[in-house]
Amino acid sequence: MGRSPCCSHDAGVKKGPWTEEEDKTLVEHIQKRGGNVGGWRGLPKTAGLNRCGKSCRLRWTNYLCPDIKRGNFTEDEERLIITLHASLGNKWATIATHLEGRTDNEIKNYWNTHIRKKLLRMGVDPVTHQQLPPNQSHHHLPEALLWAAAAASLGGMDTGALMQAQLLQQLLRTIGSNNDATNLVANLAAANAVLNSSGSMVPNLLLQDQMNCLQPGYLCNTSNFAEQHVVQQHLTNDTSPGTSSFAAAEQAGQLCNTAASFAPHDAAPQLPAQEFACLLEPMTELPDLCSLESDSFWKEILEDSYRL
DNA sequence: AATTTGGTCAACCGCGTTAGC
DNA sequence: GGCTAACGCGGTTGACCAAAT
Repeated sequence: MGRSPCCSHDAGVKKGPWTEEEDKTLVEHIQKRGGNVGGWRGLPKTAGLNRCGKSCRLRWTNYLCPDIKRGNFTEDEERLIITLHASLGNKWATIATHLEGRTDNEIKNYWNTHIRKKLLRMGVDPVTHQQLPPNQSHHHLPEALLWAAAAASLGGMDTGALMQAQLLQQLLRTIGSNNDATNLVANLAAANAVLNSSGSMVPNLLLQDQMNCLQPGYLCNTSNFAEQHVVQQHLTNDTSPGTSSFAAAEQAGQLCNTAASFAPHDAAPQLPAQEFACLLEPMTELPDLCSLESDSFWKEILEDSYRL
């Protein structure tokens, strides 16, 4: 014979929201045992709770556990979630292990209610992290604008950096079995091979004087999640040879806000697509990814991924 | 002021995995 | 090794609240 039946099959076990009294009983019981739960199945009986063990575990791990950090997600946490989701998918429990004090349930909820919608607004598929085809994009904006908006929202990266990130994600998936951070350069070289074989090209961002011809007022929109300090960080720490300067990040941010102001639901007048076409520079080749190895931002992302 | 709509998040459900027998 | 229940995870639901109409 196997184990005895699960308590959840018991009739009369209470369901629904927990009362303060129940919370107190559960916390006191677990604390009395020095945080050692033992088995969840037997806990309700010994603690004197008319609840399923499963319900007790959920209440403790998602709400009552003292290690849980409450409050809004920070910009850094949001970026980390996006980065981890790009390589792990909906592995919320695994993602949660990389965010101290956050539960899988909390991250999952935050993803579904905030991040997912933001990505969709920017025309980025929240499942694949790839740009949506124009007919599936919410805004039908020119490709370069969508890239720039997504890039700005991912923390002030420019368009080229975002494309590199996505290619990097693909690379990390393929080298997932190779858990060795010392091969960083070798794997970046492999990424170069991928880039070269795919003939990847990125559009240049707009020049500053070209930006000036756009309408004023787009800087006030804060719907994107590129916090100013992240951009400032680029200004002070920008040693990344693979990305352009702070000016480019700022332009990307401006583009993001511009994109928002041209959203169909917005009252702002829409510019015809050809107005944007004249603003785009000819395509340029991606830089050598090996050069990114010296950049702390990229190095961190790579090494984090190796640790997963 | 009443009703509708949309957002948030705690909690439940069901399934795959793990582990006891 | 096969069966079975416990556990853990991801998907989904529904209560609650605030904003919009």
